[in-house]
Amino acid sequence: MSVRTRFAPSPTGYLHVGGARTALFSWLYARKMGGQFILRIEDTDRERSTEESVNAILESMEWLGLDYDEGPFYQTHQFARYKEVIQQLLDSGDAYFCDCSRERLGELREAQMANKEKPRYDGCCRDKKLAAADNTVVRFKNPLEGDVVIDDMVKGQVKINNRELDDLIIERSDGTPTYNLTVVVDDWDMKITHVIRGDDHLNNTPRQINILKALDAELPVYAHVPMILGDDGKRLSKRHGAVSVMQYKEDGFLPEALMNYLVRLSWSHGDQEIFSREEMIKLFDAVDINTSASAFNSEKLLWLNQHYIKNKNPDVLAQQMQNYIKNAGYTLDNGPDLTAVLTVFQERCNTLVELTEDIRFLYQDFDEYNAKQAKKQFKEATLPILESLKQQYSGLDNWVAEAIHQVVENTVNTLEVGFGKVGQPLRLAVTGHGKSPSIDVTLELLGKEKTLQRLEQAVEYIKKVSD
RNA sequence: GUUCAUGUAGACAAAUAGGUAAAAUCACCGCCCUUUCAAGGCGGAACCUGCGGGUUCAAUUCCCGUCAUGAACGCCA
Repeated sequence: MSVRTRFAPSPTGYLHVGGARTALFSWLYARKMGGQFILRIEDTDRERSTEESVNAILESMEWLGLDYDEGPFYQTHQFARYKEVIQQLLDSGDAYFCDCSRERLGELREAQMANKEKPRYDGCCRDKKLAAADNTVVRFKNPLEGDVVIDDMVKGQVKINNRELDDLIIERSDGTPTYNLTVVVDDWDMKITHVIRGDDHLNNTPRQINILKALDAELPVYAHVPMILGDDGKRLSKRHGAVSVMQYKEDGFLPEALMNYLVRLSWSHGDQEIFSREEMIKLFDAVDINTSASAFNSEKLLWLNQHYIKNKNPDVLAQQMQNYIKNAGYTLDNGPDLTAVLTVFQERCNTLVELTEDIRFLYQDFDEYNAKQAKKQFKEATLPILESLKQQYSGLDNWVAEAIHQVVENTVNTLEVGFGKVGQPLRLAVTGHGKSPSIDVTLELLGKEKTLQRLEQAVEYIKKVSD
């Protein structure tokens, strides 16, 4: 039988990196096994579910390239089916109506807690054979004895005694089904063979297995993957900065870098750190997922992002840069060819946003210099150097790197100064900061006209500051 | 509180079926390269495997206890 996995987020917010990693593992397993990956939106919490969140999840998955073969399915469209299954359980005697008030339940819980017991429903209505009424809920009749055994692909064998479980509610008094019932029904109906999800669900699994057994349904294989924590070891939350997948896109990360980073959390393949999409699929196996939670480390993500930007085809990169440049508020008009620029700039940045700022000076004039750099490089003594450069460059017709370099070389020799004394002020004069590829190719890209103009601007600036 | 899960350097993580001075990678430090910023090369520091017992000739790997963290115990998912 073909493998079928699913990702089942509830649309109560954006897709965060933890959810994305769970989706990734689930997707990888399906792809590796040549099976199907299904997307199911668990939107039965009507209070908190929003369409906006659904869209955010869909958009995030598309950006990451986590394509699904079926879905998205919505649980809110399946209410009739849940009703049907609940009725089936009622008919078979595996479920019953309960009219215990919330007050009674509350008191029961408090008494149990005070008694240092695990709070559980006491089965008050279990054998009352109550009929449906306005205020009744339906409870699942959990077995009283015996162990539930989970053969988890990542956690190994986990055994839980039925005495730890109680008769959970599967239908609320308003007639809607609860989570543990809906997952079971959907996974069953969708013929999910491998339930790959966060290990925060491990405790729910025995209940779900019991329902599945009552339904005489075949059990799926479970794989409970560890959580991702924030870099402080605490649970991931908004205060950890960019935890939303789309935020990483905005911040200039490449989807392949994020995917590569996420796949290495709780999973490894020997020494290998870099995995293409194809390699992940080929090498991934759920049994190689380790059992412990991991912390999200932004610095390593940055390193991977740099790696992927550095090795990206400049033409493709140029395409991707369009939006970032637009957002940065400048245009490519009257500037050098972007692909040519990226070819020499792409290896010296961590993110696309950073890259966008690095190349800005080629397309947009500026009137301020990096203060620290200006203080260091723009001294009175540099005036003659810049003026000499300006003069030589204005007479240079063959505007190519080699010739440009020759001018710097001449200046170094005739003025008898070090290379740094010429190159650095020159770089600052044309870029406004001090970060660029070698100065000759930088100037070639900038063009003669702008170079002269910026040299003039720098000379004026130094004169003004020196006064 | 009860139950379940987890605990190897700052982070990620490896260590054939227990095997004998605990890999790799990111970060950090130093050196080389260098026209800035990077990249790259070389080297270094850092864990005695949460802690305490036990089994064994030998334990990160098995067992018990303990501590810490997380999860479940909801008419949330």
